[in-house]
Amino acid sequence: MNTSNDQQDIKREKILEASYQRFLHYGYSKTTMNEIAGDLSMSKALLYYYFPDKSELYMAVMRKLANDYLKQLEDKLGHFTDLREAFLFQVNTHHDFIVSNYNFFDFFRLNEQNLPDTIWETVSQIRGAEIKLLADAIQAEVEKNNIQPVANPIEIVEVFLDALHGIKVGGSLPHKKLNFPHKEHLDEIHNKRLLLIDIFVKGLK
Amino acid sequence: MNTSNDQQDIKREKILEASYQRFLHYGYSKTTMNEIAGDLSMSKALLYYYFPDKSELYMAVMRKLANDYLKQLEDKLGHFTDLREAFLFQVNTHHDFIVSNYNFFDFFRLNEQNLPDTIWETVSQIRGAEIKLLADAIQAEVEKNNIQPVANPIEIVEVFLDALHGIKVGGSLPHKKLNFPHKEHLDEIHNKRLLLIDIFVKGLK
DNA sequence: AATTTGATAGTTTTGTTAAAAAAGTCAGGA
DNA sequence: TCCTGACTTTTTTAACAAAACTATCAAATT
Repeated sequence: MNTSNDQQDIKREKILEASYQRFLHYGYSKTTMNEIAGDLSMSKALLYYYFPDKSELYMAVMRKLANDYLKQLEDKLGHFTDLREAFLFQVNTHHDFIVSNYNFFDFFRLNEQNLPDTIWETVSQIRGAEIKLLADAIQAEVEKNNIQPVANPIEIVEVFLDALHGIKVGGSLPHKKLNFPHKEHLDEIHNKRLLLIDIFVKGLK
Repeated sequence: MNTSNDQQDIKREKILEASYQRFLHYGYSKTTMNEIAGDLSMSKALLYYYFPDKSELYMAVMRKLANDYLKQLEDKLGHFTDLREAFLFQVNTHHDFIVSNYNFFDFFRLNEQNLPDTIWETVSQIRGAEIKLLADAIQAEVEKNNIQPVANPIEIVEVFLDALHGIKVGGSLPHKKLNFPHKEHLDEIHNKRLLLIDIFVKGLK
């Protein structure tokens, strides 16, 4: 209907795409608004016409990525044949999500406290979707009498997700830098998580 | 035999005790050698007569604490009636260890990279003892045919310990500061870990 | 000879300031 | 309504001096 809005949305998308590339390669703090504007051959002021500030721009990109991830989870919700399949799907999808956007999240390594508080809404949203997916799967198995009844599926899933995040590399020689994992370690961590799934799912039977 | 050495050891112990109190209350970086010397009514130079530098002094205190903890684990090694008891003992003992020395470890929160590398030897030693305790318990249960055989008990224990460390607070509202837990959260975390034990041990049956 | 200290040297942390870089604003043009 | 150049404000960086602290050592004490 509103051509003007369509045009706006297209340009907004272009900005998001260019910003994503910059953030993915250089991270938040090493990306300047001038560079993004330069990539698009537009003035920096125009960026501020479409987005209130740098943080909100970053957040908008982040929300787009999150929505893709959320969609993957929602599409599968309730379509699992057993518990193990559900847990495997969650862990694999999450792994792919992190691997393909690894550098985009590099601000997590530093103490970048200057990011907007609204980022935690998105993080919560993602965690909520993950919890829902797995808690539903547990509930379904309980109703099918495949596993014994549990008092609080959500509590169990929260412990499981926390446990997943605890999996690190370097068993015998703990690393000094205990910040989030290096890219080359992601596969090793992924494999350990698969082992955790084996035991955990069996423990719910 | 050597009275001189006995006297040295006594004084060394006194220094360790005074240092422990300071480190426990104020942490590594907020404790000065002058203050420790003042507490003992001795000159700062004398501290350097007994310990080569501040890092080594801190490490000596740390080793003393670690030895107490290791002793608790070793005393119980191989004296468990079932797997659950072993895992519970490990988690409870660890919890008590952290709670009673909480402020001593506060340098972990900051990026205190200026601590001696030898600290990681002690950390490794502790982790090694934890792994041994639990892996032995698993092995014993396997031999008693209480649980099914496992290919690699150590690998399983490592995943378990990592999972334990991943347990955090604030399921719905993730905290900005994702550093190590606040003192008031330790009990909540402890309870979640007990839940993890329930499921994990059952998964090994 | 072993133990202890005051004085002092060397290093790290902290605070200050100026310059540079980047974020963010705005009056006005198309 | 969309867009820009010029401008203001805020943040980062670098340089440097002052303060605090670590570490050393010759000399004194036991």
